[in-house]
Amino acid sequence: MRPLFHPSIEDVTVEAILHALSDPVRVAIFSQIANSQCSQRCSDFLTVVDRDIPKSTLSQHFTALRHAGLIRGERRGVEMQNTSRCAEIEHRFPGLIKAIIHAHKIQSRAQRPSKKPRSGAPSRRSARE
Amino acid sequence: MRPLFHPSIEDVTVEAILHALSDPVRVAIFSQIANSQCSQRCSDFLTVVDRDIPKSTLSQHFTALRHAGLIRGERRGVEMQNTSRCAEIEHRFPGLIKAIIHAHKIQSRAQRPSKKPRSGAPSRRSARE
DNA sequence: ATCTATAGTTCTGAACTTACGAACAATGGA
DNA sequence: TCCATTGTTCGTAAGTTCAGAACTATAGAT
Repeated sequence: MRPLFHPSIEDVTVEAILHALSDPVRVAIFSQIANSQCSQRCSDFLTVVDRDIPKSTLSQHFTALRHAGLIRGERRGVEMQNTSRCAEIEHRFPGLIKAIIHAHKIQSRAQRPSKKPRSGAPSRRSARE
Repeated sequence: MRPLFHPSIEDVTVEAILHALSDPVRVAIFSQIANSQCSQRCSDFLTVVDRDIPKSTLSQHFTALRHAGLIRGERRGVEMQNTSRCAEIEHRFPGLIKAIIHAHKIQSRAQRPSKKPRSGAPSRRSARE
């Protein structure tokens, strides 16, 4: 099995971080990993933001988060231990993660009762000019 | 000509903001608009981050920034006056824009002499696992 | 040792997004 | 009226994402 790729902290870019966190499923996953003290398995997120995520898709999301430098993954037997790289990122880009997670909390608090229309990169083509 | 669409501030989402700013051309445009006191024309950005952007592409970038709620555009005769919506966004998501722009400065300072490999949403498929 | 269940990954095609050239529309000035 | 300038739209090629099916790796049971 291929070893897991993790960028070294100097290779982590703001663009990659923002891109990774511009998806509602991925921010949800990341926030929970960042919040919890202990590491989390991938399959803990088969249901997230009120919908079921197919596991192949989940796997891609975790790869995206890893490649963006947001989380660290370690295989432990049959499962995966995911931990956040918040501390490193905070050192390189002070305040960034905190601001994003905070903004997210504000937003989900506000929209609690409504249903979300679709994804993070909203279909621009559908609602024109 | 179609009137310009601007989301009202409550409809602005973190996801859309992050997505819009996960592109190096768009952050560059947005930072400059946010920094300058006076409004900026689209065509002031035909060259940005050391490359020439075709104007059809530029137009799409401005549309993306507008739809994300990051800028406001107003047609003035043949040209467009673009201003940032920082104040409104700061009110809704305190600290978010500041942290992102700051992180960006840190990054471009560090990578000044090297050339950037590619775009914000990095070709994941090319550098695997 | 083999079988089985579980956790994640890879492959593949369809759907969606993005970039950019070419043609277009709107405005202001000669 | 004609022309230059600024920005938009359209069409197509390239790239990205999603999700089902098939697969791999490990742990535990028999």
